[in-house]
Amino acid sequence: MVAPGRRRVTIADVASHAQVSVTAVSKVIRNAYGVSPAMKDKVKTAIQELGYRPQAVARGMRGRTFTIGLMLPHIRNPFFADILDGLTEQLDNTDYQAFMIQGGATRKVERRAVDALMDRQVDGIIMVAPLASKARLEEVAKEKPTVVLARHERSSYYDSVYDDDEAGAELVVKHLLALGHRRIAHITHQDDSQARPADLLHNIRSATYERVMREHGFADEIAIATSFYHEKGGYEGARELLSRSPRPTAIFAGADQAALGALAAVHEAGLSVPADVSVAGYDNTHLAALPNITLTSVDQDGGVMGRAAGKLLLERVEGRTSAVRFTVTPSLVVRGSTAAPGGSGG
Amino acid sequence: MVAPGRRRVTIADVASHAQVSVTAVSKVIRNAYGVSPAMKDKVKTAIQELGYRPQAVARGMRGRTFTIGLMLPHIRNPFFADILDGLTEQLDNTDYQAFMIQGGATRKVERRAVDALMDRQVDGIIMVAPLASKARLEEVAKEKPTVVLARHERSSYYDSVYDDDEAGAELVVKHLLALGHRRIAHITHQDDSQARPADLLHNIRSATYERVMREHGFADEIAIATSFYHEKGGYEGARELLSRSPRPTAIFAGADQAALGALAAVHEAGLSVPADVSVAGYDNTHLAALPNITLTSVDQDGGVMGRAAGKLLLERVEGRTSAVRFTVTPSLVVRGSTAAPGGSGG
DNA sequence: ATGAAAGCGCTAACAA
DNA sequence: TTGTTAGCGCTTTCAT
Repeated sequence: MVAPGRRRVTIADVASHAQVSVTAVSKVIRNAYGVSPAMKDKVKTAIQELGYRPQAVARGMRGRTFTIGLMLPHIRNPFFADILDGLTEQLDNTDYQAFMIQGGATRKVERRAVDALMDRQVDGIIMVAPLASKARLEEVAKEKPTVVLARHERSSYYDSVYDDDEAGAELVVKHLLALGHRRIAHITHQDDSQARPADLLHNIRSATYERVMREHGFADEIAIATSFYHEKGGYEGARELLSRSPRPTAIFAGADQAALGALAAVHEAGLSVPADVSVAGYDNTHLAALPNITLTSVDQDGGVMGRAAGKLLLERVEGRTSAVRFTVTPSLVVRGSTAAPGGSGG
Repeated sequence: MVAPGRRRVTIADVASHAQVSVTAVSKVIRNAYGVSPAMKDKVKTAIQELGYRPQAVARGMRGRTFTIGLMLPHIRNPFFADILDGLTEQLDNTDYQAFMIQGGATRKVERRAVDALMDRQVDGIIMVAPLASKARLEEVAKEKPTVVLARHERSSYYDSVYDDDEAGAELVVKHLLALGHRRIAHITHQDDSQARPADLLHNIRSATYERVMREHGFADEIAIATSFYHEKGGYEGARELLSRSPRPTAIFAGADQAALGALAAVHEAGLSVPADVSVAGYDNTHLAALPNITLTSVDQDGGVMGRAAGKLLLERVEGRTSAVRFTVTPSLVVRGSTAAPGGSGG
C-alpha cells in the first residue's frame, strides 16, 4: 500500500539502487549511445524493481516532454474521433503521448488553448481546422513543430494535411445536378476566423458550390444560408432555405452535422426526404450510414489524415524543417437522402 | 517578426527588465502575499512589455502545473462533450487548463493514459467511466487529487460524480411497462473492467432492468443482449434480440449510441418503430431529439456533472482530503420511439 | 516588503 | 564506457 504523500521515485533513486550514475540511467531511458549491455541490464532491473517512471515535466526542462498537443475545435463531430484514432495509432509504438485541448468557437479562446499547449512545452502541435490567421499559425510554428489539418493555405513553416474540399463539393453538386436538380441550395458555416477566407474549408465548399452552379448555367438558382456546421445550424439554415419561394429541391449541407439538422427541418416542414427535398452532407460520419438517416455524403478518411499528421509531426520533431503538404482525395457515398426531384426517386 | 530559434522570455528577463528580483516576479504571477502595489505595477508592466508567459513545466518542478487531466474513454459520445463543456466552464476564470486524454477500450491502454497524465505532473485527474479497479483508482488518488465520474463505488480517497442510474433505468422500464409492454429486452455493455460489477453504470442499468421486470412478475420475459454501448453494438444486440421468438415488443438500450444502432436493426428487419418495436435509450444526447430519430431517452445533465467534477477537483487541489459524492438525478424524456405495443401508438 | 540562493528531476557537456 | 556537474525556469525557504 502506497503512503499518501509518498515521494515519487526519481532517477537518483534508480541510480543508487543500481549502483550507477544518474547519467547512466538517463542514457538507458533515452536509449542513448554509450551504455554496455551489462549496465543496461542493471538499470532496467532497478527501474522495474522501483517502479520508476521518468517525470515528463523534468525532462521537458532540458529536452523533450514526449507530449503532442492536439487542438480540436470541439469533440462533437465524430469525424474528429477518426482523426484522433489515426493519430493515436501512429504514436502507438513511440514514447509520445497525444493530449487534446478544446479550441472552442472563437479566436480568443482558441488562442488561449494553443498558448496553454506551448506553456506546457509540448514537443509538437497539431491544430485541426484552426480559426487563427496564417500569421499566427506561423508564429506558433516558429516556436514548435506544427501540423495544420483542414486548412488549405501554403506555408513554409508548418505541414498541412487536408481534404480536397473542392473535389468533394464538386462531387456533391454534380451528383445533384445529374439527378435533375436545379434549385440546389447550400448551407455554409459562419466563423470568427482571421484566416484568408479562401483557406477555410467551408468557404472552399461554398465557393465550389457556386462555381459549379454557374458553370452549369444555374447562377440564378444559387441560394446560400450562412449558419453553422452543427445540428442547430443546419436546422436553422434549412428552415430559412425552405421558406424561400420557390423552395429548393435539394440542400447540400457543408457538413453531416448540419445535414442532420437539415433533415430535421425538412421533416418538421411536413416534407419528406428525398421525395420533396434531397439532402446531402459532407464527412460521411457513422451516423450518415444509419438506416433512418441514410445520408448521401462525401467521405474523407479521417484515420488516414490523423496518421499522416502524426507521422509528419514526428518527422518535424526529429528535425525536418521543410514543409510538406498531404492531401486526401474524397469520394461520394450515395445513399437514400438524395434522388431525382419530384418524388420520382427512392 | 519572431526569429525561429528565439529563446522564450523567462522570469529572469522580466525581473531584470523591471529592475526587481525574480522572487518578486514569482510572487506577482502567483498572486502571493507580500508585494507592494508599486512593485506589482512595475512587474505587470514588464510582463506586458515582454509578453512573458510562465512556463508551466518549470512551475511544475516545484509547485503546480495548473493542468487538469481529463481521461475520456473516447470522444464519440456527445454526452462527453457536455461534460467537457461543464468542466471548461468551471475552469474558465481560473489559471487551470483542462487537457484530455483518450482512455480507450481496455484497462491496459487506459492505465497507460492515466500514467501519462501523472508523468506530466497534472495537478488533478478526472476520470470518466474508468475501467480500472477501485484499488487502482485509489492508488491514483493517493498520488494526485482525483475525481471519478460515472462510477458508483464509495471511496474515501477520491470524489465521485455520478448519475443515479438505478433511478434512470427504472424510469425507462416502468415507462415501457405502463405502455403495456411485457416482452421488454435490454442491450447492455461488455467491458474489460476489473471493477466490481455493481460499481459500473451499465451493470446497474442492466440489474435494475432485471429487478423491475421481476418485481412486476415478468421474470420470464427478461432478455438481455450483451454487446457494446456504441452504434455497432446496439445494431448487433438488437439483431440478436429480434431473432428470438417471440420477439420483444420493446428494447431498452443502455445508451443512446446503442439505441441508434438498435433503430437501424429494427428498420433493417422490416419492422417499424414504434408500431412493431419500441426503442428507448439513455443519455438524451442531442441526436435523440432529431425528428427522424425521436428517441425516448433518459436525460442526465452532463454539463452539471462536468461543472461539479471541476469544482470538486479544484477543492481537492486546494487541500480538501475528505471525500465528496455528487449525484445527478435523471429524468425521462418521452419521444416518438416508444408507444403501446401492437401498433396502437404513435 | 524585498531579495539571495537552494533545489525540483532531469539532460547534456565535459572529464576521466 | 562511465561519472561529475552545470544548468533548464520556476517556487520557496530564509535572511535582510
